[in-house]
Amino acid sequence: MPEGPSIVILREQAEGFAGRTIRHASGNSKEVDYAALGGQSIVALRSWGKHFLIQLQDRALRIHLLMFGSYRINERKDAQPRLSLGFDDGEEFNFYSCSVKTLPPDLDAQYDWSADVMSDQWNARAALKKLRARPDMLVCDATLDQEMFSGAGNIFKNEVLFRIRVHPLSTVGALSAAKQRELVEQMRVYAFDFLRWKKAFVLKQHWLAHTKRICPRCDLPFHKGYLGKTQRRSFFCVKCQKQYPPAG
DNA sequence: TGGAATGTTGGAAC
DNA sequence: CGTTCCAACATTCC
Repeated sequence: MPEGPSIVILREQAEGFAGRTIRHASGNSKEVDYAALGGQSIVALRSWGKHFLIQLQDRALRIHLLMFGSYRINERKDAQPRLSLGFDDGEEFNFYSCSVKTLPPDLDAQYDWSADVMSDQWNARAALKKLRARPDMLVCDATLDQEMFSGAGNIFKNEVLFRIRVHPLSTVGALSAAKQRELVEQMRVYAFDFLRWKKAFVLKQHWLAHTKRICPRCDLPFHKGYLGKTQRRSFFCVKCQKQYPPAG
């Protein structure tokens, strides 16, 4: 379900709840004081990377869908909701198998919006600076770092590294300044490609590397490995994606 | 059909 | 005390 663009879609689908008053809250999360939510209005619905944020009057709720989380608007799944918000006229907003945390209400004080690859406030220069501050980091880990590229996930990693022809085991500091810039730029470009394709239900069709077995550029087999500190699966072409510095 | 996956956290281990 | 590792969580798909 969730990389940043999917959370933007969630936020857009949930827009109608902004300004509404919660009449009843329930769920199986231990992190939520359900009784305290009733009567509070939704001040804003926001997102930061993979975080979906429900700002109320005296607190905010942070929903993270992790790998398997899901939600329904004015519908229910055949499962116990982690969080269920009920509104007038029988409308409801349900979340399943996700992580819910309660936060103080002032989200601007808690989030650096400029790190979110989906945000209007995205700051490529700041991301580049954070990237360059970590020269020993592998690019397969950097592309998943939520402080640098909030909202980027494993699909981003594989697709962007393939696009910019960089091997996942390259170190950040070994990339040229131009390659580092290209990496930051393409994370943002791919974010909106992902969003557009996801909305059109054609995201997978556009994968060039992620889950693929053959390189679409040279027809050689892709390599697959669980690389870096993150140990997430990487798909890459050793001919088309250069390793910096050269291995060996 | 068992295993793996668009992810993160918290606590143990070192 | 910092870091690193690993289990845990939980759903869907092949």
